[in-house]
Amino acid sequence: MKEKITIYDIAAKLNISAATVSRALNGNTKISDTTRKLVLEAAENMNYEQNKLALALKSGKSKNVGVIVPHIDRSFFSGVIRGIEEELNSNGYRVIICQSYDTEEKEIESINALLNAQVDGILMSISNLTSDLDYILNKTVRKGVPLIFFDRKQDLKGVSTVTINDYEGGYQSTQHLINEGCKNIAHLRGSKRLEIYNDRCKGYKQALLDNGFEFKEEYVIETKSKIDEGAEAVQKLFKLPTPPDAIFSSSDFVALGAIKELKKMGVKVPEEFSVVGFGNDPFTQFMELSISSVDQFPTEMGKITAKVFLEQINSPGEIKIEKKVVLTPKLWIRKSSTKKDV
Amino acid sequence: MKEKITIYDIAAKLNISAATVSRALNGNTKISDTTRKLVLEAAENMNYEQNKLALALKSGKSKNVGVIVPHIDRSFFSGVIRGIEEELNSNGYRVIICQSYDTEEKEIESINALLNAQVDGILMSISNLTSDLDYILNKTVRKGVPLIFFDRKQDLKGVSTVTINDYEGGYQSTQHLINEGCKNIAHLRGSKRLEIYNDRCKGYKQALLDNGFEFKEEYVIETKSKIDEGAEAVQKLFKLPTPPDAIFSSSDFVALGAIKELKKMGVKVPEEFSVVGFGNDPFTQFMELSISSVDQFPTEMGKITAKVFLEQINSPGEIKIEKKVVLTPKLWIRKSSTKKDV
DNA sequence: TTATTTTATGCAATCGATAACATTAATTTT
DNA sequence: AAAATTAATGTTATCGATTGCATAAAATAA
Repeated sequence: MKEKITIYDIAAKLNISAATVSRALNGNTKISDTTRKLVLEAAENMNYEQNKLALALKSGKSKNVGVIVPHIDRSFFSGVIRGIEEELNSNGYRVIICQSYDTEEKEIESINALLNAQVDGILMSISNLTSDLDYILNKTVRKGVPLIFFDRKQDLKGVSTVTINDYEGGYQSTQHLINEGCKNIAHLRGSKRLEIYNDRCKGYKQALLDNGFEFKEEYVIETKSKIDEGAEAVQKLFKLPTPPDAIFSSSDFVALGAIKELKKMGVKVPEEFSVVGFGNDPFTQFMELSISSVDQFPTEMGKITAKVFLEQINSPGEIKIEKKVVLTPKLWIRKSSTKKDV
Repeated sequence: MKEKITIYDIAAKLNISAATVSRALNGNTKISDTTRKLVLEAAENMNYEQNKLALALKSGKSKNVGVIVPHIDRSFFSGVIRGIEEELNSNGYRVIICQSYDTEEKEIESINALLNAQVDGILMSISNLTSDLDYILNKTVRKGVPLIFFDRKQDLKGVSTVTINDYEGGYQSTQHLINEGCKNIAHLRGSKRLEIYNDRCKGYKQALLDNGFEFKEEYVIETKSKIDEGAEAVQKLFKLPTPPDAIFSSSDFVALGAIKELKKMGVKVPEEFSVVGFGNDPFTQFMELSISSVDQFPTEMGKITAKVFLEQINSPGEIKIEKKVVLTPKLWIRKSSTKKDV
């Protein structure tokens, strides 16, 4: 009742060799129709199921792909994973999940574990504390294991990346706020160690400059994407000689915290103050005061990341040129930044 | 540069047998300190890394666990997965994710794929279309692969389950609404095929009866946990001769849809109408009109599910008695159901 | 000093599937 | 009908690690 059927069992039953069974099951042409039928029938009857582990060991391909994200229970990342899973599953790959908790230690631990498990590739969003990328490279790309970054990338030789155009997202958001008539736009940014936040900030700055606005250092505050920090940032901003009248936040959560604080302070959003977030987290549209936000299309990003991986793994030859896919973000304009009715 | 180091490479270098290398690496006692040191040193120098695939094939344990959820990008499920991952990772297991999309077809496909991949166990929340549970049982438990249901369970011989007390959640929510002075409480429930929704409904009914209220069939509407259905349900309810003055919803999304519709209709929440949701989705607390909701503690549920699995897999002997863990839910009382200020 | 036990190591099989090579049987060519 | 192909199947090694059994060497007992 418990024993598992192998090709040897089938071979024994039919008095043929395991090799023949294997050939029959794999549609090899060098086999007679008679035996093929016999084998297929026996396999069916005996409930044979291929042991992928044995296949993996033999072929050197586990058909498993590792995915590392800071936290899986963040809507953006779970959306990406959804996309990855959808795309890879239909291509015969399984997805192994690891969380880095935004620490380099866990990240390296995960990479090692995944490599030991012989994954065929690693798709990841780096933690904002990652410093030793060379270590990761040595373990993966240089040993022939495809590595692909999504969203939180870093430009490395041999590493393909899939991101959205964060610069564009920052630019658009800021331009939108300017169009709405805002005069003093602050920016709540994320860690300086991550490209995505640097790019969003650059977009913000350029939009200001292109419109003849001044870029003020004191209007840019670094946060860790927590709600509370949005509130704190607002406090800080309102202590300035000229408080801003708008915020472009690199995080929806921070935007939310800011809005709550503004409300508490009696500042009316969007009449007196406009806010735009980033990420298009589901909650942004649920609020009565819905929050404008930049959509990063997580599921699409996941699918494309998976596709880039598949392309890479299926490309013959050794010379793999890294691919840099940049998706276009979309700003959803909602109530939090619209003085006139939408 | 690309070749992977095996114990044979180490053995060759040291002029000893692979068996000895294996013993040295595994801390076997039957080995001299000299050779052990030599091996460990060589392994270090040569950057040896164990191939878990080979180990898995040999031992019959892949150290991989499959997790099947309807959708990974739903906050409840991603929370559970987070908990599972945390608990299992620190025990040397990897987590393979599959989505059933709430279809039986995908569910069965996933189970087969996971079993082929030789996972050591399967943790799942069944889809609301699952009918052929016997098929699943035959593939797993009866062949010795532990199967554990979390949240969306079904009582089966040999299958452990981890759930919250849905009855209690339904009872508490309804009692709370009664305490708030609501007289006609409707219930927006989920699929009748899932125990969780039946239990929540039972709790709702019992609370009504215990308080001398009448249970009315027409006050119970089945939904699929979509926002729109909350709005539709409200429409229906207000066409009744006696429209309700409160809703206990089995889903936060449906509750949200209901609240939005009520607002559109000019019904004041919570003054004239109270709403309680289920799931404690993050957005419920972000809303200006925060939504009361029942917390299912997803991460804890995930951790406990993982623990139950570990217990089971580590328990010696064949007789595995199924374990039924029931967590206690917590009703977070927020604005949507509080007439007096909180 | 010889017999016995202990310690350290090697040999070979195993997990399940695949594939290069070898071999037999069947078919075609001349 | 003999020679040359071709088709179908078997043999065996392999992927990398573990382990029961055998064996040689060293240590202890008699």
